[in-house]
Parts: sequence; C-alpha cells; structure tokens
Amino acid sequence: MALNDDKREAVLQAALILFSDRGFHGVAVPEIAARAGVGAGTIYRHFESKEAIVNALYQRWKGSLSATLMGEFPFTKPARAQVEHVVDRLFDFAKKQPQALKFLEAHHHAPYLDVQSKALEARLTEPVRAFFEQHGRVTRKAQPELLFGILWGGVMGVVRASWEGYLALDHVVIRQTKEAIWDALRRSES
Amino acid sequence: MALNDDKREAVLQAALILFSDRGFHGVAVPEIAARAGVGAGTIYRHFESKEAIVNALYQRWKGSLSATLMGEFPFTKPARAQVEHVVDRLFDFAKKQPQALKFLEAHHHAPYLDVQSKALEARLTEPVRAFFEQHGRVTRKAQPELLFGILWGGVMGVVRASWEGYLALDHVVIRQTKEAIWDALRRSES
Amino acid sequence: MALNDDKREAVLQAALILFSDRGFHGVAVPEIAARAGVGAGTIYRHFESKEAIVNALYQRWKGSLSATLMGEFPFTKPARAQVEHVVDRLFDFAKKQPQALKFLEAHHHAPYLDVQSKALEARLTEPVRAFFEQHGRVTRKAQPELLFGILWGGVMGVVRASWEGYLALDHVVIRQTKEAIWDALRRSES
Amino acid sequence: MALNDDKREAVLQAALILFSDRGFHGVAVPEIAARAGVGAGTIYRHFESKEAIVNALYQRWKGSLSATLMGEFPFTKPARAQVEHVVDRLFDFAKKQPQALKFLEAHHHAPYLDVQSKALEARLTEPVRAFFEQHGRVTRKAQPELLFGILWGGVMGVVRASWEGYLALDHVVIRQTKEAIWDALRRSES
DNA sequence: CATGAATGAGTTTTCATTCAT
DNA sequence: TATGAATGAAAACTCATTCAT
Repeated sequence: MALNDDKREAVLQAALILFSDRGFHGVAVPEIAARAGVGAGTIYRHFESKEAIVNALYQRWKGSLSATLMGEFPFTKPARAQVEHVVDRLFDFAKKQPQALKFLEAHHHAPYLDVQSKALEARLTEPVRAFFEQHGRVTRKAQPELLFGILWGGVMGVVRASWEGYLALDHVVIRQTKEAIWDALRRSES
Repeated sequence: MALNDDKREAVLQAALILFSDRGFHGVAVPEIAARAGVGAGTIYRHFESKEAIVNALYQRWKGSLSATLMGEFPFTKPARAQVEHVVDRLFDFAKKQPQALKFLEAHHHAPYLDVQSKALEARLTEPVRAFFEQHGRVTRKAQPELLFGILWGGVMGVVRASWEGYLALDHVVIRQTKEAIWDALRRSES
Repeated sequence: MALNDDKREAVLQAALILFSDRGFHGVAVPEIAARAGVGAGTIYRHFESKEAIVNALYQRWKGSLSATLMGEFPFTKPARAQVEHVVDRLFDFAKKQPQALKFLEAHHHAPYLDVQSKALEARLTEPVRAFFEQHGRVTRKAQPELLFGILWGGVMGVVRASWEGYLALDHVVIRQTKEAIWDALRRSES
Repeated sequence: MALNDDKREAVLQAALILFSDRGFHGVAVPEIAARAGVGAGTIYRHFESKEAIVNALYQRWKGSLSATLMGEFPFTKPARAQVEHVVDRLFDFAKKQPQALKFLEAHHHAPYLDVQSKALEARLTEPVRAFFEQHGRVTRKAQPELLFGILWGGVMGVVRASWEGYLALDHVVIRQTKEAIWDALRRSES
C-alpha cells in the first residue's frame, strides 16, 4: 500500500510533455493531473510542489542524457571517434526522447531550478568540455568552450530543424552532420 | 494629444527584459508596468492584451534581426564572404541586443504567438536558407536546412557560452567561430 | 472482533491535545491519526466525522469535570466549605487534566458542537448555580449567575496565569485563591 | 487614488466579527470579503495574508483595550479607586466592543500571532500587574499575578455570563462586581 | 478490521483586465 | 489621456473523507 509509483511516473510523463510544450508557468497543476489520469490532490502526495516536479524531471533527464552521452565512451580511440560518439548519442537521444531534450533545452538555467538541479547542470557538461582540453593538438586552436558550443549548438541546430519539420534525422543527415561538425572542430591541415 | 509613444517604448523595453529572463507566463503585467514606470492601466491603452505585447516584441526584434543579417549583404561576393557576413552580423546583434536575441530564441514557436508573428518566423529565415541553394557547389553536399541548422546553431552555441560566462565575444572568438563554421559548411577539398 | 477501544482512546487522546493547542479547524484529521499512531482511515471506523471527535471529547470531559466538582460534595456543610470544595476540585482538575480544561474552555459554545454537547453545557453548570440560591443568606446579595461568574472566572484566571508560567498551582496559591474567592462571594459583615 | 481605507476598515470589521464568532481557521477569506462588500482579491491589496488580518486586528484592539483601561488612570487615588477604575473600564469596553473583547480573549497566545502581537501581549498586561506590587500593603498577601488573575478572570466571568444571556451589564451588576472583586483583593481587616 | 493512498471540493493567493477618477 | 485600486476567475495547494487492499 505504498505510494503508487505508477502514478508518480504518469505525473512525470504528463508534466514532461506539457512543460516541454508550454513551459513551466504555462501549465496548471490540475492539467498535469488530468493528463496523468490522477486527481489533482494526488500530485501533492508524490511531489512537494509544482517546482519539485520540474526539478525531478530536470534531474532525471539531465542524468539520462549524460549517461547516454558517456555510455561506452571510446576513451582510447582518436578524437574524431570520440566526437562522433557524442554526436551519435545526442542524435540518438533526440530521436528516442525528443520531449526530454526539448524540456532540458527549455529549462536550462531556469530560476525555479533548485540547488541540486543547478549542480547537475555544471557537473554534467564538465566531462564533455574536458575532452577538448585533452585533444588540444588535433582540434582547432580555440577555447574548449568555443568548440563545445559549436559542437552542441550545431547538432542542436540540426535537431531543431528536424523538430520544425525541415528534415528527418536519418542516417544520411546524421553522417553529414558528423562530418560537418568534425570539420568545424579539427585542426585544419596545412 | 496622441498616445504617448515614450510610454509604449518603455513598456516594450521593460517587457523585453522581463520576458527574456523569466518567460511570458513568468511575468505579471503590473510588474511590466512598474519596471516601465507607468500605471498598469496605461499598458492597456497601448496594447490590447498581454499577448499583444509579446507579439509586438517578437515582430519588432525578428524584423530587426533580419535587417541586421541582411543589411549590406554582399550578394556579389563569394560564398565564404557571405557566410562570414551572416556570422558577423549575428554576433553583432548578440552583443548589442543580447536581451532581444534571448527573447527571440525563447519565444520561437510559442503558442501565444499570433498569425503575423508566425508568418515572420517562416519568412525571415527563408532568404538565409535560400543562400545555401545558390551556393550548392561550394558548400557541403547536404540539405540547405542541415547546413543552416549547423550555422545558426553553432553560432548560437558560442553566444550561449558567452551568456553563461564561459567566454567573451571578442574579435578572436568571432574569427575562430567564423573559420570553424566555414569549415563545417564548405565542400571539403579532395 | 469488536472495534479496538485502545485505538479509539488513542485517537481521543491525540485529538484532545491537538484541539486544545490549535483549535478544531487548526488540526487536520491525518495529523490526529499520526499522533494517535493509527491510520487515517481507522479514525472513521470509530467516529463518523471530525465533528464527532470534538463532540465525544466535549461530552467526556464535560462529564468528567462535572463529576470531579460534584464528587463527595459536602451538601450538609456550611456554604464556605462548599465553595472551597468546588474551588479545590477545579484546581485539582486543572492540575491533573490541564489539556482537558483548556479544551473545554476553548470549545465552549462552538458552532460545531451538537445538540447533546450543548445540552450538557446547560445541564452541568446548573447544580453549581443552584448552590448560590440555596445559600442566599450567607452570600453577597447578587444574582447567582454573577457570583458564579466571579467564582469560576476568578479561579480560571489563576489557572490561566499558571498556564502562562506566572505562578505554580501549589498549596499556598490554592489557599490564597480560596480565601479571596470566598471573600468575594460572602455577605460582608456589618 | 490611494488604497481606499474605507475598504480596509470594512475588511477589518468583517473579520473581527467572523473571527470572534468562529475562530481564525473557521473563516474563509472570501467570506470576509463578502461580508465586507469587497472582492476577494481586494483583501490582498490591503493585507499581505490572512494572518496579517488577525494580527492587525489583534494589535488594534489590544491597544484600544489598553488605552481604555489606562485612560485617566487615578494614579494618586487609593488602591480601591484604582481597582474600580480598571473594572469599570473593562466593563465599559465589554459593553461597547463586545466582539473585540471576545476576539482578544479567543486569540490570546494563538500560534499565528506574529512577533509584534506577542510583544503587545506582554507589554500591555504589565502596568496592570505592576499596580498590585505598588499597593502591597492594602491588598491581600499573595503574588500580584494571582490577584490580577482573580481580578481579570472574575470580571470576565461576569462578562461571559452576560454574553450567554444570564445577566445584563447594568449599573447594579457592575457595582456588585466591583464590590466583590475589591473584597477578593483587599487585605482583610483583623 | 485496519490501513493509507487517492481524491475533489474547498482553501489561500495571484493576476490579467477594467474602470472610476 | 493616465492611473492604480478593484476585481473575479483561475492558480497552487490542503484536507476531510472514501475505498481497494
């Protein structure tokens, strides 16, 4: 007779979709309840407040994204393979969890994120950034944050184009993106 | 006497900052009034509703961004010069109107945007996309939307890194970004 | 098996403390359940509603107070002994059941008391009041209700002072109160 | 166009009656609004919260009661005159502001009173208590708090009897109460 | 019988909008 | 024309009560 985790999940799932579509303040709690198929009061047995829901979502999906990117990371392979791994995994995540990715992008640095969520923000981008320092000799001469910005932004630019219906995230698009991104990051021959 | 345009401007300026920081639903109308230094009721002499304010802002700044990007466009110069022009102008806009750029990014495709705003969304990215079709031979073989996504996303990735304090948008950063973006887009020699 | 009376008692005890501290509307039913160490649903096997709990408490403790005051009442002794008996017993009750006395004072005439509780209110103060009519010749010339008001109010004033920490209900205080109250009630010599 | 003080007063007046009848938690804010003849939202332009209303009432009426008791206090007259002054004024207040007195009695030491209200509680009973120390030789040998408890409690006992319809606070009742209270407090001859 | 998770009606509070001044 | 006090509809949240286990 413990708190029903199915209901907690249903609430998180409903909130993910609604928040990613209309933003935190654009969604009313009873609306989340309705979509989750539970009573409005039930939400408050599982979450202390509406803010607790966003934070639970943020932490869950930030962790999930990080795990996806870092899973089976080819630490011993050359830089290009590592970059392609990250891009591949990010596309993977974008295809499998588009709502979650949209949610994470939209709630990055939001004022209602709590200390734990903010700690995650910092901690999880760190390893990806660290990579560029390690490969300083094969990548373009520039601050790692610049290179990471182009990598992440470039891929997300393609992902967003797919969300807007301009292209599909198929193998060709992914391969072309990987090539383009690598050309953007690598130290040019000469 | 006609409606005082200074007040209309003050409202738009206040709303720009508040909306870009906390989102449309995260800001109360009387708060905009307070920051604009006008009475809450006054806002409704200049705008029909809260939604009318976002839409006015969206249309103004989308137009301004577009004008910035397209102003003095080097139609007769080679592709690389044209790409660098766009990147330069986007960085320019990011430095001069950071709030406006943040606002535009955050309100892209928002459900409260009206028909006119949505029309602008489509119309203004069009010419930039058209460019890639024109230069098909010197750019990477890929859909123009993909290339545009990398261009725009890559630059915005760097801009966002600057917003988060990781780097400054100085001449070096801008030059490096232009080089990286061009390497991402150009047809590789071989 | 019959309903577990231990649980009923636990609920009443928990409710007594909570209601006397924070009032009827200031206490949530699940809170009573938690303090009683029972499930929230269990309360409704023993009481029809939250109001039924206050009424059960009211009737129990009003009866108990009345029994205390009237127990071994020295009907045949002089008026002063009878007054002192009542004062003694009231102090006794105040020391042994402070929460119950606080509860009774706070819920006197409350709108959620039912007919039975209200009947008790009237019935139980009656005998005490009757006393003053019987002793009309040795007590001050005044309506019995006035004298009773001073008696009860005066003692409760001292009790309340003890609750607020200003004095302890020791033998000296009780003796002094009895003397003062008697001097207030008796017909003055002359 | 400043906040309309009439409305603030109407809210306080409505809240006084409702709170004194049914207690703080027994009254809903829209109910206060309805009785005050204002919109529910209006209350929150005048008071930060429901608690702010009780505290405003508490401070206003505690101050008023104190001023009533201490106004024209006969500092140079004998103890009996001083006691009778306090009793007279308390009866006066009870007749003119019965709701306020009921309110003060019911909300004494309530957990939602703020620091300022609690400070008032302590500060205002102080001078009355001080009196008994000053008159130690003509009053009964007992702690001042005991004597004050009997004085206040005794009068309030009579007042409460009047609220319950058992007697009217006319001149005779008041005179008899003053005599009784004085006999309770004075040092007995012998 | 006992439970406590679930619920929706009701609570306090906020806010876009109106309107008397 | 400009205002900001007033408002009620809607928000977040609570709680007495029910009911499946």
